[in-house]
Amino acid sequence: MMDTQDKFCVTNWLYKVGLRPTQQRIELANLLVGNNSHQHITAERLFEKAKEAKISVSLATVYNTLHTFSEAGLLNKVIVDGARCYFDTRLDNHSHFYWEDTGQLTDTPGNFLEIKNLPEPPINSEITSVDIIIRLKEKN
Amino acid sequence: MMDTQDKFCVTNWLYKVGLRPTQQRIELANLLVGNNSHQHITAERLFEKAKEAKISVSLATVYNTLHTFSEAGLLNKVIVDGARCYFDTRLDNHSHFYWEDTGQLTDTPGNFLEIKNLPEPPINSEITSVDIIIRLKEKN
DNA sequence: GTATATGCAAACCGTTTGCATGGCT
DNA sequence: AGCCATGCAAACGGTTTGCATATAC
Repeated sequence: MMDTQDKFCVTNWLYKVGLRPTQQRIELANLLVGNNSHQHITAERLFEKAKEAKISVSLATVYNTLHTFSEAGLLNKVIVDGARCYFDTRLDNHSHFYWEDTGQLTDTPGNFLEIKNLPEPPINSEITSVDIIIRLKEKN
Repeated sequence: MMDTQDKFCVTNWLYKVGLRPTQQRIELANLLVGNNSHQHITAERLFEKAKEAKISVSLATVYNTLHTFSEAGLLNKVIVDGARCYFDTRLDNHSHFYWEDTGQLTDTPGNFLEIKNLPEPPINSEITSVDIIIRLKEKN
């Protein structure tokens, strides 16, 4: 029953942006936003979680789905590391801590960081995003 | 003669951080900082430039050298794109424009961008850098 | 002489792609 | 019925690695 509610919820979440609510999308969406908490996840990690949850989905579809979702504006892509690529379920503008030792990405606490004197975009260009990454390392 | 001066200069630049001034390092260093102007360059691009300049160096050494230089504090590594990795010859804290259409990385004009209310680093961690990337796309 | 840098080619790894199959409307 | 999503496996591309050779001190 809770399950049905969840599925209904993400189905709408998909419909709103014109995406077909296929089985894989619904189940991945539930893993991503089903519990109403925010997360920063990589494709590989989501694939693992899907396997743990006995969801039948291929790695290619996980990649496809994450990109489709982020192009549709349901997720934000965050690039902090040359290797991996993170997807953020929080959509508002906010900055991140990147833990270089563990590879974890978290939101910065509070939301009061602000930028003064943001430069104007050069002519014939527009700003798509302003990404702020605060890189952390363990203090010894 | 100008050439000798340049080589002497980068030799010192290397010595100061305890790096052996080998032929490849000297020549790559000249390509990087020899002309006193700042640049944002990828390993592949530097390798191309080296070939153009008839410098005998392997791609592996270009990668090695760029990492060695950045670990020694002679260059800054900038991550903006999941694929490539950029190295910045400017060492002070500054923000970047990233042109998504062309893959170019440039400094933002002026230097008056400032951050208010930077969050405190969590306990047992310290900030290694605060990276600000302003992503741009062409306006149609 | 010894430690370190270099070159080469092969391995690596996250990601993407092509194409045949399956599912949604 | 038709379009779109999925799965598989192979390709991709920037980067890294292992090891033999060459170079700096």
